[in-house]
Amino acid sequence: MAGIRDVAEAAGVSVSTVSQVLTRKRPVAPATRARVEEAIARLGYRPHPGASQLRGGRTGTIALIVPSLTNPFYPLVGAGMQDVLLDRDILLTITEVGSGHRPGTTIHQLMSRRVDAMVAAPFGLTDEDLAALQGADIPFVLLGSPRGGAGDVVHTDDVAGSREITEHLIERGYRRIAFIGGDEDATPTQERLEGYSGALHAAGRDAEAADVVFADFTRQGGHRAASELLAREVRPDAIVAANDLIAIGALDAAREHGLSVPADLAITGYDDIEAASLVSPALTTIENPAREIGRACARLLLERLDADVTDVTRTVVLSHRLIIRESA
Amino acid sequence: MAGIRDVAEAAGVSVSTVSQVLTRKRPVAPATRARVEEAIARLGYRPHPGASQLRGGRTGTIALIVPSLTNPFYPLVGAGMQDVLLDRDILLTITEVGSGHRPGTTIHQLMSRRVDAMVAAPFGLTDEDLAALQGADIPFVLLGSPRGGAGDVVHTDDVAGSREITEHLIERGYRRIAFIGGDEDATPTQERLEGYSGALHAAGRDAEAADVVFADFTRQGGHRAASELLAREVRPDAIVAANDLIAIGALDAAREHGLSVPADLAITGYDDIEAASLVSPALTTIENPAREIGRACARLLLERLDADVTDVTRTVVLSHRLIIRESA
DNA sequence: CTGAAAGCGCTTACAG
DNA sequence: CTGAAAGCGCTTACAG
Repeated sequence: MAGIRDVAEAAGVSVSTVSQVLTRKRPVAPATRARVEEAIARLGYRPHPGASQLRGGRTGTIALIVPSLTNPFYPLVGAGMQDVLLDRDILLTITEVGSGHRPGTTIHQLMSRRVDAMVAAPFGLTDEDLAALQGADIPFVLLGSPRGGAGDVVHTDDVAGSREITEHLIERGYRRIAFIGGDEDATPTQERLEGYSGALHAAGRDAEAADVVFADFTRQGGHRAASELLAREVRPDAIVAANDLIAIGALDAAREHGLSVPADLAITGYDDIEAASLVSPALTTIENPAREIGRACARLLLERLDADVTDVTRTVVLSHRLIIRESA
Repeated sequence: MAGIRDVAEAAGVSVSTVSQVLTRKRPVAPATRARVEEAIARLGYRPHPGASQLRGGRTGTIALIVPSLTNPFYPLVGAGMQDVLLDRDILLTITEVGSGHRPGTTIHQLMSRRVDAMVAAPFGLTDEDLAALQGADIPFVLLGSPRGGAGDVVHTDDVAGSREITEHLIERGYRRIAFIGGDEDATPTQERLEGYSGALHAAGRDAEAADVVFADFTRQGGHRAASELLAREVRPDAIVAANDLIAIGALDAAREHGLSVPADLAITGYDDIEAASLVSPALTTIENPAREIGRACARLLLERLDADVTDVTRTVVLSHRLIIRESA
């Protein structure tokens, strides 16, 4: 494997000059540059990432930290990031940090030395984790609502989205509208709950505490929570689920209870993952543009890495959209 | 940020000794080890991955290279790997290498220096890419059929799976059974095609060339290919799709043509991704145990990293299973 | 515009 | 069982 020294020798220049050609951190005479580039190509030279990193250079890697690989929303965000990273010879790394996996801090300390920049979904991370991430002093995008502090943010307006879908239910005449959240302390749960409560409140009815239950953001969680709701003496005629996976689980439960959707029970989702249009009845949901979110994150990061932006913190809010299908 | 020198000082030992405690490559007196470990904990020391890597150590990272992040099969494989990697403080990195993205060789040269081991789906990679991967001289698992050479392999018997599902169609009395492949040169396409042809042949009828078409492994690809098939003068009464995504696209096409599934047209998938049970009618398909595949890959890799295995090449074949639902 | 030299934080012979 | 020293392959002052 050719090293920088081999290249320098082949091009008849010093090691420093080769490095300058690579990092573009100071001017190099065009003729010299050409000779070096030729040598690099001829020898198939590739910088050793560990060495550059050690000496203070970059790793050429950007990380995406997600709470789940099984929720297709997150891989799609990754695909969006790839869309913009591909031209730049930057590697995207996706890591799952499930709640209760390994101590968050550990992984973030690791990450902070292996990557040039990262985007993380805050959900599942503790405040300390977040502080560590932000303290890592590398470009950083938060995927989701701003939560205490620094860093760029890309998100959609979950409160508004949830309000809209709840209003849709109210307009359709549903009387007793329940809410199934994901993990209770997760920001998406909180915000979507807020939108739901807000819509009810604006319609002159208040959310009954009993009508709000929490699960986790999975199909199984939704199934469990919906089953509980449907087993009650007086049961809801509509369910606002905090994401599509939960809604699909609720659909499972409705089927088991012999309920027809949306006649006996309306169910709405959130995110519009591909499965939302595949289930029967197809889900009425809020489109959460995962791929676009990924693209926006990557662009923000690149701008920081290119030092086009320095101090200002940017918040990008992408639009959501109510998608009315069959389930409500 | 504390370095190894700080730890050595705090524990009153030499830098080498701290390193030995960390790498466990030579014995350390229990008392010394305890002092060092205490110092590490107290200072919150974490080895700098770049430095270890440079000096010949490991990066503590394992890579999973997949052709697509939007096909949920691959993220699930990643989740399976996480299942076994979590206890070991090893980072999993998932990278998408779409066909026609960047030159495969580039990414593999990169990967080969950033990770301790990797598993790659061969599909989308050229022979040179594979050779580079295998030449990288790090533990390596191929996700899918053995293809020219070295390295451990984890796969399912796609030929058999495809044969079984085609036989199922034959038994149900379908007369003209077409096949929609993914990318034509991809191994899964070839093997599933082989199973399909084999089943027809065994039943005394041979696959007509016209009944075999190729798309890519996406819903859109399946939709396009199925539309073509269904627009013909004499059209198939059954379609064997090379994966679930293609089958779902075929379902879309059938709906557009006003065809009832499975009465007018049977459709089968492959993989049993979650969406397979969500579509209507639910897909008859072959279960391809993605999560288990991921687990097996990770175990194989760890055994090599732990030097429990050295020379022998292992091939793990996981069982598949015909799942009969509504679509065929 | 270019080069010689120091040093990033580790691991690993080498010596005891 | 432990330590002193060399060196992995780069980048970056420093000097010209």
